[in-house]
Amino acid sequence: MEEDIYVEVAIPIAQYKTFTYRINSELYRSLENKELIGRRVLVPFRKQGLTGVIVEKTKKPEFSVKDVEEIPDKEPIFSEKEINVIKRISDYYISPIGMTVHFFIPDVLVWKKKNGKWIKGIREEKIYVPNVVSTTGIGKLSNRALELLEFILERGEVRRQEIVELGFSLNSLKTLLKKGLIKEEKLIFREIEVKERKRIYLKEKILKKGRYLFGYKTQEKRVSDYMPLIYGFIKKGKGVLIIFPTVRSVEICYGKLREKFGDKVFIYHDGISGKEKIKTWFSLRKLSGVVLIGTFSSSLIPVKDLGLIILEDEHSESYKPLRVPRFDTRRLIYEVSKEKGCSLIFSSTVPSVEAYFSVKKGIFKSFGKRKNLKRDRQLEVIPLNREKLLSEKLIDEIEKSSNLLVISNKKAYASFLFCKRCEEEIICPECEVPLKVYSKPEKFLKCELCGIRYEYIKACPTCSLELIEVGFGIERVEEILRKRFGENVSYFEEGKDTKVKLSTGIVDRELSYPEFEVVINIYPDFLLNINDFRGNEKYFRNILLGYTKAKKKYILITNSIENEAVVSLKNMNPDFFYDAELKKRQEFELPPFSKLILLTFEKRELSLSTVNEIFKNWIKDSGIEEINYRGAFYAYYSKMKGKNRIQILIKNMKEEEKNKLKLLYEKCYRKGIKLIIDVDPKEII
DNA sequence: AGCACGCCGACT
DNA sequence: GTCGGCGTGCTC
Repeated sequence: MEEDIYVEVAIPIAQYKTFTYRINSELYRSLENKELIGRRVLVPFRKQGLTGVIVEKTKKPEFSVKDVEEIPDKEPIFSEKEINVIKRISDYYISPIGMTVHFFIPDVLVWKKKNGKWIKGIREEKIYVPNVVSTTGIGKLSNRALELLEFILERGEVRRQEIVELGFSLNSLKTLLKKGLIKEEKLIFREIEVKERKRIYLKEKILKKGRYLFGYKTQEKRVSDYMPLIYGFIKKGKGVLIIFPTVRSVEICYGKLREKFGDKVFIYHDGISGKEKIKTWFSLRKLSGVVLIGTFSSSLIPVKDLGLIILEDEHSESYKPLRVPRFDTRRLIYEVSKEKGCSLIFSSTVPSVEAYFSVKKGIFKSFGKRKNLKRDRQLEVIPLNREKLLSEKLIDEIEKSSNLLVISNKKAYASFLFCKRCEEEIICPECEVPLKVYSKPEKFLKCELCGIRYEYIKACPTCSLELIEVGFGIERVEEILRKRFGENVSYFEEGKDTKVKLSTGIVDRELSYPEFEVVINIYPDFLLNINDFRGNEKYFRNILLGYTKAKKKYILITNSIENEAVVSLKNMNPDFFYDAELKKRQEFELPPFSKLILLTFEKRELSLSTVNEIFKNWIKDSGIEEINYRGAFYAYYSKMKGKNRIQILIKNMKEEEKNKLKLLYEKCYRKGIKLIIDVDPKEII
């Protein structure tokens, strides 16, 4: 008699473990393809059923287990190689394995059993749209549900995630759906136009196997440099994967590559339809010599004979998700290239300090010749006049140009409202941070942390003195420009052909922006003022990218003329900035000279002493002899949605001791404290 | 995480 | 009485 098979299955729940299931001999016999690792399985879980992925074979356990209910696919969705990478990433980032696996599965393949029926694609992004025109005559409704309905009516369409983020309960959402007041719809991006395939003669270029950093050229130029390279790989029957941080960039690059390589080019991101995702996913396992362009959710698609991975905009902050699994795409891609033995190119017009350091240390090679910036356009660095954001001279400058981009890094109208008598800002009662002033369509206040809106007020609620608006954002800049140029001002994204275009920045959006005759960058100094060790780097990237988009003249309005970033730009020498920044990072033991783990503890009424006690007990209980940490301290945002936020920063924890943090997580969980473990944090907030 | 379960207060 | 909000326990 054939024996039953036991497997470890990763299930999408926030637990640091897999679950054991049995595959009965009959089900196993019925499989045409007998590979088990990487298989999608439908398993009973509690009273319901979930989609899991087999990550290991195992022996019959002591405890009783349930049977795998179904194996729905003809073949595994991941090869062993992807599973190995997932395991390493899950370990490194102390991110529950099930959540990590499920992050990379197309949402249509995540099924769930409810009331005895399997529902397909439950994780597919849903949007909610109103089914009524107003809140009148809709019958009785709880306050919270009514508020939610009003919100959905106001916005027209709202993503599920936004609803949760704004602190509405999913119960209110359910109520509205049940009463037919709103409708659920699937979010599907528009189809992209693909131009006719041009006949283009390319000379193929062969890349020597290795890891490269491709920096300092604009993204547009890099993409055209990839063409002969891709051709070389395709001709050899090897696959190429290109990753971008945003869907927009993916779409633009897809269009460009389709023109050259036709149906050899595939696209994958969260916005394409479920059918398309599955088709792409499974066909890439079989096709040789194809190109896949996608967002980071395509990092683990099993592409046949992958020869090269390109990570575009390597510096991008969106490569680290803000929710579990909290991995970093750069590390993930590095692991994939190691596992699959393929070449790797990290690319950015202004590479991250870490990437620059990797080249210095010889871990990465420089791709192409390293050049200084070209001094082929005018550069003006002028100080900010706070009274008058745009001087007469500047207005004249704008008047002269017919094609001009104005960058103002900060959104909204003003930073906050301030009472001179009380010396107090108007703050969010839940989060205790100043409320931002917005001006469209009318003035209102909004908390940037919890997203709640408040009515605009003119007078101080305590002393009735008239409040003043402090700071400025892009809406203020727009107001000033409109006074002078009226209809000749628009936001770049609107796609209107006006004389003056406005933008909050072009980082991660390089491909969408053409070159402008003149670019004015108004006071990106805000980036320096936030509590973030990468502030300098962000500032440098911001000011340099502005320069690359200016054909004739670049005007930078800044008060940080002594900052290395500005000096570096003036000298047309990026290395000057990187070397100065690395020196600082070394001095303060910051990445890449140290490894950080940021722990954030969240709970209502949580105190520093409680966190200190829990942490110290954990050190004792888990037998850690040496640990270098700072804290506990209140987070930069010490309160969010009514919960206190306390942090501890661990430096250089031994790799083999990191898994002890799971114990701390469970300990906190039992005390009702939410612990966020962020390995290699991008910023400390 | 996500769900069932159970308690509690508000409102018919 | 019963509906919705919210805390907690548990998952092969």
